[in-house]
Amino acid sequence: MNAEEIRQSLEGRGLRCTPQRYAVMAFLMESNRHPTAAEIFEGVNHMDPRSSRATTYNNLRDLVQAGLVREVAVEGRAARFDAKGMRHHHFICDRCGNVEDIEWYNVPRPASKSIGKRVLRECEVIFRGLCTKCAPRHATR
Amino acid sequence: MNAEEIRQSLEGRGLRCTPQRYAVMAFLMESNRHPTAAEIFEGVNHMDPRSSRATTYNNLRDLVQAGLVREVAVEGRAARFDAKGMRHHHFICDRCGNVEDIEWYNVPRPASKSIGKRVLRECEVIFRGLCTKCAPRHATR
DNA sequence: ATATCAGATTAGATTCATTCTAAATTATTC
DNA sequence: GAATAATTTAGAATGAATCTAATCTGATAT
Repeated sequence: MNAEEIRQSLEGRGLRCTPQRYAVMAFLMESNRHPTAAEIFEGVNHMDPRSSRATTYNNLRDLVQAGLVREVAVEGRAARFDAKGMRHHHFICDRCGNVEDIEWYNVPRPASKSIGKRVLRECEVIFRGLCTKCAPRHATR
Repeated sequence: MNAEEIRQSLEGRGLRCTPQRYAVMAFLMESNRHPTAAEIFEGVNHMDPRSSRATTYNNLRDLVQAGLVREVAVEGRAARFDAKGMRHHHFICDRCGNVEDIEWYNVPRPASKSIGKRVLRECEVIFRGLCTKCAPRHATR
């Protein structure tokens, strides 16, 4: 997604494409990691020192509500964010807490009796274990 | 798990079975919901008004480290907790944010090339959609 | 080009969630 | 009962996120 696509996706959802909002979106789209709001603010503020922490939070909230960004479900104090591009699962390292993308694949749905009358929209898998940095060299699998 | 089992599981992990710690553990074990630390503190403090918020937080941290309690991966500001009993998946409602247990079933592991050299310990599924309270009466499935 | 309006930004204050601190208490062991 | 170490306490402190009122800025109309 390039600059024009970002603009179109923002305006298509009734959001103005301000430099600050664009910067948040661009930061997330080129980030493979799942940054916290503070990390996003630091990255955005590095390029434009006048930009405000509250603006970054406001923009994140608006982008999540607009469906362009998602908050990643992870444990820990700070929320983490992800631009909604290709769907993917997540891998969370038990040791260092790092969150990585894992290629999407459809998981089988659970038995109907488990789901009951709920309306299922998505099944996301959270994998846990040790990431490549934290795994021992000769891992048994 | 009854009182004696709680005591044994605490002491088996080098933790004293204090009334406050027992109360946190018991609260989580009889709670089907996934309470926040504040909700746990309120419940525990209701029964023993002298108990301290810091104690509840300290005990939650110790219980998580001891492997008796787990922090549930959800979005939002406050962490949520779950006693580790039977393994289960979670369902998060898009509308009300409620977190419910879904019976465990093993999901197929992803392709080896997706996982690479990571060491996989667990695959938890997060289901999202509308819970039974929020779903329309005649839901299409 | 100017005026108007509504969305957005700003900077610091405020709130919420969680952790820290030092003193006191309590459970365990001898 | 004494000693020791774990734990609790109550409030302070910190980190994360939100609020506020004033100001700025982009879009639109003229």
